[in-house]
Amino acid sequence: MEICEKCGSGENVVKSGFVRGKQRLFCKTCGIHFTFALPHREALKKPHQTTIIDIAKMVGVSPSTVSRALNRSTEINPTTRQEIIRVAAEMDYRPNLLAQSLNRGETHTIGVVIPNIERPFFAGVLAGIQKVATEVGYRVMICQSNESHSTETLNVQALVASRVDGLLISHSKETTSFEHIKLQLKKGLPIVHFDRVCNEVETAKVVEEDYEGSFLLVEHLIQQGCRRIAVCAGPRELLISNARLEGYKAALAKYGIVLNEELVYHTNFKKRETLLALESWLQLPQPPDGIFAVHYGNAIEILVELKNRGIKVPHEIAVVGFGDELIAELIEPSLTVFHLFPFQVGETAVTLLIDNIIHRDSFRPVVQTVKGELIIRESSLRTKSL
Amino acid sequence: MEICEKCGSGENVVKSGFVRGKQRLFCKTCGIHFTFALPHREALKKPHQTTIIDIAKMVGVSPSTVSRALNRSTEINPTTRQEIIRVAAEMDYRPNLLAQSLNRGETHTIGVVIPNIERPFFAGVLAGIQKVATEVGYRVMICQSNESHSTETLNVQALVASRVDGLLISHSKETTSFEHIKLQLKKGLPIVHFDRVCNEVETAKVVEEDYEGSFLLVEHLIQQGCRRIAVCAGPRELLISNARLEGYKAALAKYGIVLNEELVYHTNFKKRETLLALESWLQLPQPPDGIFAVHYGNAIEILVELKNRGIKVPHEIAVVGFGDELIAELIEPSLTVFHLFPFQVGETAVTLLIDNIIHRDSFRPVVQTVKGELIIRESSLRTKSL
DNA sequence: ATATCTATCGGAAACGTTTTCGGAAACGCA
DNA sequence: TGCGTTTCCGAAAACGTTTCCGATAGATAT
Repeated sequence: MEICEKCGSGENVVKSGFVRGKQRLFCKTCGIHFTFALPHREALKKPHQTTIIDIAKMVGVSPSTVSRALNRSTEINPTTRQEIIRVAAEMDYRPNLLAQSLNRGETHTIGVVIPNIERPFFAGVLAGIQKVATEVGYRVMICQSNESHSTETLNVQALVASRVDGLLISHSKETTSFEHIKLQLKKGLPIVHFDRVCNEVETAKVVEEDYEGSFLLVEHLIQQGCRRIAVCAGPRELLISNARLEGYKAALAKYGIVLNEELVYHTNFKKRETLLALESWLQLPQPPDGIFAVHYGNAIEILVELKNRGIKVPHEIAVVGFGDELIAELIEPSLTVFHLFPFQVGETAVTLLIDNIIHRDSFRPVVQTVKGELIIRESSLRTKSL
Repeated sequence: MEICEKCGSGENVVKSGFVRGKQRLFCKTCGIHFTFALPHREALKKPHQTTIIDIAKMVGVSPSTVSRALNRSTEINPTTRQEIIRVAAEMDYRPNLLAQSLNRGETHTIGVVIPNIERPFFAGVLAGIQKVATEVGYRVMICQSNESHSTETLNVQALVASRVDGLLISHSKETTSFEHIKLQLKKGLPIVHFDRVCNEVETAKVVEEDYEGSFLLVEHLIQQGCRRIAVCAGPRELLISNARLEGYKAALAKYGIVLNEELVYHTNFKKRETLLALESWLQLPQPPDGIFAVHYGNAIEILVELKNRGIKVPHEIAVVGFGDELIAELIEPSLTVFHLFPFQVGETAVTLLIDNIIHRDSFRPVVQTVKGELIIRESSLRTKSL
């Protein structure tokens, strides 16, 4: 009853089991098996996107010629190119970036790993990255580590799996081992660090004036008459925190003030710890007359708590912080800060990275510093005139 | 001197021009041209990534079997699978997502278009999107329109070119024509709107309680004794602004307060315009005793300006706003707001989208509302007890 | 013993592009 | 006229994966 595809007759056709739910037949004449295939994949296909082959057929040339016409290759007759470009536009051709990337081995995509997109600093960095990336035709893929080392590692793996051409990363607070970075670096992936950098690996880095900014802030406090300056430092593991702590120490040293360990408190930037630090300082027989927070958020928390306790800022205790935001300007008293420029950090980081991607071998790992700016406001101004 | 590849002898070999910088030869015996090709593409190839073919060779099976073993297909012997998985792990195999996507016709990537990543609301939405997207194995590609319609269109095109599986979009202020959306929708791309949605197209949408929130805020002002309530509205084109304006009108109507057009001012959310609005109100013979800003940022600006002018908040003029942030809590007087939950907006939007992607045909365009919360603070509290 | 079935696998096409390399014709110069 | 040259184009391989379809061997049913 069933007819063999080859011999045309169905005399010697017998059943031969099921395969994938379909009846299988065997023609003893031809000695072959066969099933009746349905074009099912065809059916649920998406609407057809015009490809280079469609254009080739339409114009009457080969796909290679179309490709040559679309990328500005020299090996093509200007007349042919004109025609191909015309037809391509007419058919609304959009190159399939996946196929392109697969063939060329590059995706024109860069990966970004940041601790948290909701922190205004990183949002600013991202904006800077996006701006120059799109300008030069790169796409951006963003991941958040949420301050977790394991998530960070997974992020890196995911981005590598997506075959990004390069990586921009600011490490999580937790991260103290950098094997995931070293591994990719060894495989030849261009990587650029920013903000929370890592000195263990040879990558280009974009940093802020952590040392200089701290120095200026603390020097300013001293000039305002503070002598017992407490510091709300960050995690010991974070390079950036240490740099800021060093700036603090250097400023004290310059003015001959001895470092009092009781006034140095390492936190993980969480509010609870900040308040603990403050509490411990206020319990001292001689409380501080100035507080330097290496993170503006903690400075704000301190400001609010001091206000709640009725302690006068800046006359009893002056407060300064690192980093800036609208809130620092609007809070009362307004906060003296060392202002950072996150947008610029992003811009320089991605510029470095793309440079690294393009000049893969000749590229040298440089360290670039984005300058900041000391902004003096009420929280530290004890003298009316500056 | 040169030897033909085919006949082996070089007797009848003559030069035959240059091609791509290399000497071309012609063997008259064999009648063929040839050049001496250098393996140059080989040379600058990146370090080899293990592929499915490497594993196949190692195990001694075909690539299709390896593929079957790695994806949990049923048509494979458990023993073979074990072995293949073992070898794959040993060789540190990572599937090439580009090849996978090209073949399967899906990228497991969703595109997001937002006006500005630096606005805390959108950063929050992004965080929500990222969370659930990564949970279900989707990647996220983010673009900013910077409140420009043309950039938004380019963003959509770029994401489509990257073959995202779906699109999440909140429109720019400028956007009043939605052809770019309709086009992609017609091509079958799943799209979900959030926050700044668009009613012209049949997509799933995630909105906030714009109407309800406004109503509650204005009702609260009325209950606090305000009778001349001004509203700092958004652009007329923005649906979300209109919804908030409607809530305002409804609250007035409920309490029998006639709408005074002088007290309605449409801005584009920029500070300059906000101050212009405020100026115009204060010039009135009867200035307002309450101000409702549909965007918390403008409420802050108004608060600051009133303070500068020595006008007492809330007793001379009460101020309330839409949307929330840390700054609303910390500013003095602290700001009464209708609190939004951006993270939840992101979560629901991406959940809807992925549902849309998976159940492409059966999916119905629903509208989901993320509830907000009225938070009463000093800027509107005229009576001590609530 | 024969006919059918099941489990498992290989070959090859397909996804859409780029690039290599050779062929053919036209061209330039002696 | 004849040799070398240039220009332009096509065929085919390559990128790495999935999936279709057929092919076996052994198991089971008749």
